[in-house]
Amino acid sequence: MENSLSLTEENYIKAIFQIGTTPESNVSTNALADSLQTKPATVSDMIKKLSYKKLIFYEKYKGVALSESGSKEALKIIRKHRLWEVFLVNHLNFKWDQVHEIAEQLEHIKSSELVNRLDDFLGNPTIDPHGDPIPDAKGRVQLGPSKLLSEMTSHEKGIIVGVKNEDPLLLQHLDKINIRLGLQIEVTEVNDFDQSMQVKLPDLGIIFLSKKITSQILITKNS
Amino acid sequence: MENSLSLTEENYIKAIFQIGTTPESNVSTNALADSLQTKPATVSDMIKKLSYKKLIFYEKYKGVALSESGSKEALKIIRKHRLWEVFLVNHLNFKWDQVHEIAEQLEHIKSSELVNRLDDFLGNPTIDPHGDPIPDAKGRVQLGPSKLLSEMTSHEKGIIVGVKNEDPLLLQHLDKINIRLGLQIEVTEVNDFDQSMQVKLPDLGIIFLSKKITSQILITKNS
DNA sequence: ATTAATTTTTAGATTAATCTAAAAGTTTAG
DNA sequence: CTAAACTTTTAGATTAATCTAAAAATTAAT
Repeated sequence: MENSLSLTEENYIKAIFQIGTTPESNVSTNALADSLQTKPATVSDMIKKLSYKKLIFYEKYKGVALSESGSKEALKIIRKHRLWEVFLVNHLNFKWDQVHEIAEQLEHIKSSELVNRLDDFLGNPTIDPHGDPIPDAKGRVQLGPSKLLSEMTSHEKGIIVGVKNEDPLLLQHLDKINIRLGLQIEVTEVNDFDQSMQVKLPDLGIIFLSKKITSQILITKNS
Repeated sequence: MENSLSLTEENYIKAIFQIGTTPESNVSTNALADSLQTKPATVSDMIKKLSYKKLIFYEKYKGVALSESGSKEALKIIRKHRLWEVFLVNHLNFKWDQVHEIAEQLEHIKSSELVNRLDDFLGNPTIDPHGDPIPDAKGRVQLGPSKLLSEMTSHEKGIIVGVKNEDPLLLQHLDKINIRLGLQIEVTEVNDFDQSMQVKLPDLGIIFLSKKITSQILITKNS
């Protein structure tokens, strides 16, 4: 029962999970190669290996999807990644734009005892510093319904609940313009030409946001 | 300046540091193979690589010793190992016999920012849960003078300040007989034949300890 | 529906870390 | 001081993860 995945295997499983499969389309070799900064030939080889280990479903030229056990592994890794991010921000005073890279390493530490104790130590948080939901010990995720700010129309209101992307440059920019999770936001104007927006934030008044930014910000769906 | 060591290289550097060199004798290929649970031929190869990178001094058939930069690397790894052990014991409620293996993984996480913030979070501890000194950010270690319990003679007193070895079985045994760091100890009798001892501990009265155990326990040298 | 473009796979090498077996060097014991 | 014992190194393979180049399959375009 030498069950444990290599670091590389874990990264493939996570990437497949994050690119995401839909009933219609599996994850393609090229998409994986892009995401993992490697070459399609390399991906092709690794796919065979993961398929042999029954972590993914695979048919030649048809792309891949995670199996039950593959999903379980992915959720375990994501759980660790997000819990460590909470630790780094809440207890070591890192900023939300500084934690992704470190969590990329910490997510591979193997010890379920450690993860579960860390979870308790942190107070069993349900979201990470970017608003992403943290799977529980059994791999269950509870994600509140959300939509992109870019999908909202004039006069709609909501609360900022997450950021789609952990790019430090995006996060630093949001810091600079004082956008953070939990803020109430109201769309005051949408420009048809470039989909840029004007939005109202408490205290900060009205600010201008490009489509590039509004398409990264998640807002509560209800209300 | 691709400076960063591989996991394997780090493990070699740490093992060389821990086996320890004296002016008279370097660390031998076989000793390293033993310590790293690998074969002498493998060690021989890796030695060439580390030597090429100027992390160790090496002459064929003469064993190795760490260079200045090698020692620095070793101390960085040991600092991380011991700080994480403090975290695991003090904040996640692990026992001292459960943390070594997890710290063996955590010690390889690369981010000096992380280590230094962890150090501050922990209150800049100077010893780990086994009494081993924690190097500071500059690699300086302050170790109080100590000796082995097995080197003491009848009627000598001292305070238990450390355990030489992190073997869980040893540590669990010490737990069972209520021996822990900080206790005052007095040697009441030494048996010449097998070097076993009787010692007096506060509250616990007099207990019997085999040489195998007394040779793993560190006692203050002064007083 | 062919052809062109794109995607994916295969074939064949490469690198790091490892191994076994054998050769070479060093130490130790009579 | 030689010969046996031990240690260390070399030689040659192996495995995992990667690459480039080329072949095969699929998809898209005229």
